[in-house]
Amino acid sequence: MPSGVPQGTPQVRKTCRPSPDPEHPMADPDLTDEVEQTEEERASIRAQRLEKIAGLRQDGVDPYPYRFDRDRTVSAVREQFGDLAAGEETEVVVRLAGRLMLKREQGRLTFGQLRDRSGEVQLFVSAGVLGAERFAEFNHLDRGDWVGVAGTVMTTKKGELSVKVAEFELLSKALRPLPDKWKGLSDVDARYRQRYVDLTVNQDARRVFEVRFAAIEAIRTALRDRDYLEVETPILNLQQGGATARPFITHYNALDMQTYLRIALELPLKRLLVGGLERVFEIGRVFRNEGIDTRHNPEFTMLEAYEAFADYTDMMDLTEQLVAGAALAATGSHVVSVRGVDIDLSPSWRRVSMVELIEEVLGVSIHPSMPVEQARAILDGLGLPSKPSWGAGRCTHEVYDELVEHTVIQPTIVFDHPRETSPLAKPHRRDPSLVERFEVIVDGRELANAYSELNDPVEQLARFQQEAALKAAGDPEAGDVDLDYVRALEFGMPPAGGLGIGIDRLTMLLAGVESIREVILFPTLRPESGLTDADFPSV
RNA sequence: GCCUCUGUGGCCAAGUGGUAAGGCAGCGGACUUUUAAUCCGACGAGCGUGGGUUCGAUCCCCACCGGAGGCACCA
Repeated sequence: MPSGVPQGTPQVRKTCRPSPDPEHPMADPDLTDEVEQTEEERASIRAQRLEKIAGLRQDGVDPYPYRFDRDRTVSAVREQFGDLAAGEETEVVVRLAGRLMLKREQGRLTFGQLRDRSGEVQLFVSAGVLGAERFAEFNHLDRGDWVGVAGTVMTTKKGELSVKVAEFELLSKALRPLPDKWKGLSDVDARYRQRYVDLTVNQDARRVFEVRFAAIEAIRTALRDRDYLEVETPILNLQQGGATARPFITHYNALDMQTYLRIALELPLKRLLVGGLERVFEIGRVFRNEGIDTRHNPEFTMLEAYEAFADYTDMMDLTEQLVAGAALAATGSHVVSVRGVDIDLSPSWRRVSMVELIEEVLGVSIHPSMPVEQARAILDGLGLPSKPSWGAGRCTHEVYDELVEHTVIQPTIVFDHPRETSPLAKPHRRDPSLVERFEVIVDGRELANAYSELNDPVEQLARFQQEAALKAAGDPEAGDVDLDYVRALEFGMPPAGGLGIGIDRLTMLLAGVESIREVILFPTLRPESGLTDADFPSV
């Protein structure tokens, strides 16, 4: 037996099934099922691989060894030898490790594709080089196995850069086969649940996360270059606040207290401004107990940055620089293409006030300072429903949200929001019906949100109390009165600008994908049904 | 939460009210420059789960489970 595969396949499960009904021995459906099940199991790739592993162990080969001395990556080989002419052979020995993605056996010659995180290179495996026995052992490797190789760099007749394998070692045996080598894995459910497979076979999946990590790194570096301090604040909170959203509620046994997962980073970061840290940011996960769709995942990543002595105009400049820098780092360009439209993220972006933009797009004059009846009449005229509780500010925001925002494609800073709909921002220095706030709109969607930060403790307490009243009245999105935060403000918080950017949505924009799940490695899914111990028979 | 669509062997994918194409992978064989290698051969699923209708269902109906898109809500 050349491969040393043990003979005598066990009779799977046969003995542990209930006996057939003695009354109807020939008609027992269970028995039929069982025979077929057994045959399927015996024929399964997984069962064959388990036997292969047993055979390797019998031959003294560890299918899961401990380490391998790689001396370079595939991309390093490509950089060094990329211009080698067709048919060249070098004396340079390289040691590479990666996953065997493809194998083409051809008699006494086998071609493989080895992939590491940097790229793929062909393996040229010759019986003449390895000897018949080692050559046969190479051919017993399976697509999907991790292998280490040593060999010389060469090119084939057709110019394909290859490593002529002189030695190889199995580094980890794959029990399950990779998806179709050409069609890949396209079932979205499987792609998200088994992201490890998705990342293995779908180059585009890997690309999206390279974009994501490059964007985050660029933002982090840019903020540190501006003397920002990166901090970490609690995820587990005893109070709900910092945004209007429904939280996840959990329980902390040691204190026997209800706790919340954070819905924003804002309040602890601004405490740090009180403490004199002056420039702080956090890139962190926040959690909102809301639905899932193409733009929402219950846990997502926010950047929040706060800068003392700055106001929202400074944050406008900062936002432009951060986003443009992230785009350049992640894609090599300031221009991204979204559904065939080029979007230019290079500074400076258009800046327009909310009321001016409404006027421009709809030809309608509405302002938070106008009488409520007048504002409501405008909504009626536009066919928008309104609620009796809304003031003119809420009406203005509604018009903007429903009819204006989605028309803005190129990056635009929309500033001066109604005070009524912005409870956390500082009142506008010239117009009490407004606050100093802006949002960045790109491709019809909000990408960033920023304020001149409210630092008046008396005003802040009043707003908290309003929220708490709403919460008491049953609004699950309303927050608590954070008295410690008010106390902090009473010690004095310097004037400051604050900025929030949704990292997931930024990544979607830069990577050109339409679903937030594409930019989250393990998006929230319902539990997988039907996966049990029985799916992992030991044969 | 609601609406629409969807779920076929490890992966991709046809299909019909009459008892499951094909491809890839895997298995056996041939082949020392292939690139989704090629060629030959043998094998593998009763069609998400549970009911119902029917002489008979993968295909029709109901419920449930998973997924996608849309709506509502929000970043």
